[in-house]
Amino acid sequence: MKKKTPSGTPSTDEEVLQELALDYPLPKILLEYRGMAKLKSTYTDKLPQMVNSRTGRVHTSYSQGVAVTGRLASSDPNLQNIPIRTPEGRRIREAFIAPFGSRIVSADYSQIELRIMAHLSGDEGLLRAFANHEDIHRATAAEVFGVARDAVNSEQRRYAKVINFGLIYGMSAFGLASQLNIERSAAQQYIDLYFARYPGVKNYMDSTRAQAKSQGYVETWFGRRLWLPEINGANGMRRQGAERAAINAPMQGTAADLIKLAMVAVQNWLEREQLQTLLIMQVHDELVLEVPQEELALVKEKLRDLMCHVAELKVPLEVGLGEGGNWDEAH
DNA sequence: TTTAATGGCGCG
DNA sequence: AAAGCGCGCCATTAAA
Repeated sequence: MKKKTPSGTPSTDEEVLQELALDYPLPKILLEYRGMAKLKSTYTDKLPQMVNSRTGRVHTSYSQGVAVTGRLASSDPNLQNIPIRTPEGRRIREAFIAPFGSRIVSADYSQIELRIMAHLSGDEGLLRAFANHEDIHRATAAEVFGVARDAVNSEQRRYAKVINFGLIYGMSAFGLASQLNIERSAAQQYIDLYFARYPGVKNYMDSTRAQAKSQGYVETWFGRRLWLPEINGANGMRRQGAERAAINAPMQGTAADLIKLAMVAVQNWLEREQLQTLLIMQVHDELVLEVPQEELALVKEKLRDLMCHVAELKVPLEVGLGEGGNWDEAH
């Protein structure tokens, strides 16, 4: 048995099935079935039923007070989990189209949580990398593996990417080891090396944990708090969960604060200028707009400007802009 | 028929 | 003993 679920039964999740697929033919078939069944039940069967008969569109609902980090949550239908990672899934995203005469514009913040980690920690190396508009995973790989940036190979960059994301989530050496399929001691060495190269991040992580334990909450850059009642609790598993949440919440939460400020700025500008462009969706670090052809150039330019300068952090904010006849093309 | 728990998986 | 944050929704199962 590879792994158990929280209730103690054998897990059959994707990770387990991928492993079993090395030895048996069935798991691969089951994975393919699961993938297709997911797309059919959640998206292709469901979304057409949710088209509003008056407007001919699907309309999501956004909740302000659900996610503890301050993110919005989308439901009925959830438009924040429309597939994008596989070719089959992307075909569902292609169904989100602009009306005749308009285009879909997508604007997403680049590496927003890592930039916030740089800002909150004040780490000089990380700040410098973003100031110089570097590929952050490549820069991290160069530091951790001790090579020049243009000597970083694809595996080293992949490792660095997993480390960077892991840091944001409060991942342990155990988690990093299983993610990279390496020894735990090797994973610990990478983490030690990372913190040696980015001491400001190390210091930030330590003080965030300490603050959570002494005050019982952590804050975003704008001062919004997440209370962590279990941070000093007796239940070890829950306490460790609270510690990871304490690490993650300031970064995820500050990102949520920033994009909400951006949404207000964008909508205010559209109204002030009496434009026909519509802000139609938010997906955590991305805004999606429906833009008439004649407003395209103006909106794309101003959108980037508003999003980049919604707050002045110690790092530049960068925005990726895409445009297309449908949501998939806009990426 | 509804509600709740569970396992699983789509997204950032 | 677990081990990576935040969501919503699906099918299944059991119970109300």
